[in-house]
Amino acid sequence: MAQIAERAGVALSTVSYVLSGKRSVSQQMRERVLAAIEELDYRPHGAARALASGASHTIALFLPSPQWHLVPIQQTFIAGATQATSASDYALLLSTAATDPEAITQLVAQGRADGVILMETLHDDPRVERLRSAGYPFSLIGRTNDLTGISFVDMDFGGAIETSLAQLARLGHTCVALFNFAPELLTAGYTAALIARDVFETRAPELGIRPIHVTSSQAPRDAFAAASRLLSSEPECTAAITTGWQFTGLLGALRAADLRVPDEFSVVSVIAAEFAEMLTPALTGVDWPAFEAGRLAAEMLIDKLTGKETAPRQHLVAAELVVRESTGPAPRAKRSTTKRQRRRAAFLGAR
Amino acid sequence: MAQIAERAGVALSTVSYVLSGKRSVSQQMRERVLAAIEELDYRPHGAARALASGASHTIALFLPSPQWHLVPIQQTFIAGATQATSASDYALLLSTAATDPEAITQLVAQGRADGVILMETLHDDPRVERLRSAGYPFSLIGRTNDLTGISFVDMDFGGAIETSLAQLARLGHTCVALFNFAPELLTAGYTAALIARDVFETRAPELGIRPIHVTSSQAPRDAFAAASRLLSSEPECTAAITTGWQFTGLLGALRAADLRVPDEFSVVSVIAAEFAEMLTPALTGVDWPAFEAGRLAAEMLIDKLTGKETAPRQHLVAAELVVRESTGPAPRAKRSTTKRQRRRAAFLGAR
DNA sequence: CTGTTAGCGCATTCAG
DNA sequence: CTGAATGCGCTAACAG
Repeated sequence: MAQIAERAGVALSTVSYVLSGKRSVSQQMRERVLAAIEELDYRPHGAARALASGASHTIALFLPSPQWHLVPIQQTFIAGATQATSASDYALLLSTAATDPEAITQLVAQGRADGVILMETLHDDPRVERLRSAGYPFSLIGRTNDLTGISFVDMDFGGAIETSLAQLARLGHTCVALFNFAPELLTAGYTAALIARDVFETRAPELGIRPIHVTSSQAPRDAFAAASRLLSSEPECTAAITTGWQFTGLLGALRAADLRVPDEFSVVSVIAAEFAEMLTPALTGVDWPAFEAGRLAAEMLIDKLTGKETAPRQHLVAAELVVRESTGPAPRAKRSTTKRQRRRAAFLGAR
Repeated sequence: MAQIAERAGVALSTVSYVLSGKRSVSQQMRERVLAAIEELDYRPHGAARALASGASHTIALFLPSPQWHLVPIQQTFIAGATQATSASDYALLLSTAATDPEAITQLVAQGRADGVILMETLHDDPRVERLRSAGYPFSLIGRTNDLTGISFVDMDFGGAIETSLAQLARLGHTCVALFNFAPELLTAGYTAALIARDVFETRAPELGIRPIHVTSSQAPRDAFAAASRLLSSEPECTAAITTGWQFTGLLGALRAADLRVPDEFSVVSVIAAEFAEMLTPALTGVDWPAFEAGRLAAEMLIDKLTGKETAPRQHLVAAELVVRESTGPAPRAKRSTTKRQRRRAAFLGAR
């Protein structure tokens, strides 16, 4: 920077002000400075800038669980967040260790990041408490108990369940299962899982549907086992909603039980649009605009950091039910228990 | 830091050396310093450290194409890289703008990152040239023309194609199509695509197989169109290998043409294990350990940065052919052209 | 093994 | 509107 100043024949500070624009500089000087910058191929040093200004121009995103790579939808958040940060000339720092509030605040305390994006939020989330009490800026992909003063973006999970239930009711189903997230997540108080359960259990009866609440991880193995149990113990159940990738295991179990989709059993799933596209056969389900959500969460945080935020922004992303050809909910077909199916059920039950 | 030096009754530098371990410190002093750090809840400032030491302790990963979020396999790299960086107490910076060599070197020039991981490498990659000539440390997920002195991790794409071909030959197929990456990628010189084509076209004849090289993006729409064209113009073709997610469109086209998998048509696909698991029905294919690859690429780069590297490490990840139940290659069934199928073919050809 | 000191590259205050 | 001076918090010589 000193070299530039010398070459342009101005003071060091003038170069700084040309770069930051925090003070008006005469046209002549500015041009001379910019020319010198060009000629010497000068690049301001990030760390020095961060040290002097006290801001790292970086936001951090914490990946959820250790096995998070099994949950593709969340990866799409990252894509969205990356786009937003790059567009705003911010940097995006990725980190693991999501559950430890200490590790999270430390990043900001160390000056490595100016703010944080959290995902997989809990109803009572210690990380949120910690960030709030430390006064560190953050935004959420998800919701918590107390949302006062918090900027978040979340999918309208309740609405998605309602829409799905309504669709299934319209088709004549009278007993529907919800494949909710893993039991550990419910126990931990994962907000999305709680909302799904509540809406499911209160809304279903109003639609004349008997609700069966099932919890299962998104791993095909788990969902397969849970689905097998359900199919043998609840022959009345003719449809299911899954909160995520549990449908893979479910579809496997349905095949094993000789139940055809959608003729004999309807499946609706909540999933990111990008992945829904990839599936064969196409799946009827609720599209979760994960990329958008990631983008929004990052933008909200950056707005807060740059002081562009007036009030907390709270985005509830509406989910859209997309009925696709192959596995869409079908006109209700009472599950006929053929000999073959009964044998199958007995086999499953005996294991 | 001055405060804890004072509180511990030692010099400022001693605190620094306790923290960095770059000089041996007596047990007594160390304990006093650590105690003071604990009591005052002190955290070293990242930017200051970076400025003084000249190293940001950060590595950057560039996301590929703008629509990269459509290619889930690459997202798994990120998960792996994140784990490795977090484990080594490094930070992972995510950024877009992968094709611009200028933007990439700039990050290092600005001191925001100490090194770079590139993916989607080209046969002649300007980014690699730039990084090499600038002397910036980097590692690749993928390969380039000239690999001297370069650390990379890549899947053995050639081996994967060979294995797949051998399997199909064993089943009796005599005409196989390769759904390679999009034509633009081949034109650009995307290494993986070039290797796939070369191995496919040289190896197939040796196995008594007529090779048909098809290029298609991984988008279901594109692959569907390409597959439809293939099915109507090449009735002898009874199997296909896809380099990625083209199988979704392909399976759709097969269904539309009334060809059952695997009885009438065999499909083998190269895909990350995590996603293969998610599919219903399960797909026979080559598992690409993307998480491992991302982890390795990050580790190699960090080793290089910390001087732990003696010679460039070059990892060719072996691909494993996993034959899964539902869509595995089937005993060869000559494609019988029933009336229905011919009608279908005519319909497709006429569009 | 420990203490002293001079910067790292920039932002910013203050005097002109 | 401009320029000189100070310090952000830490590392790494150098000197004991």
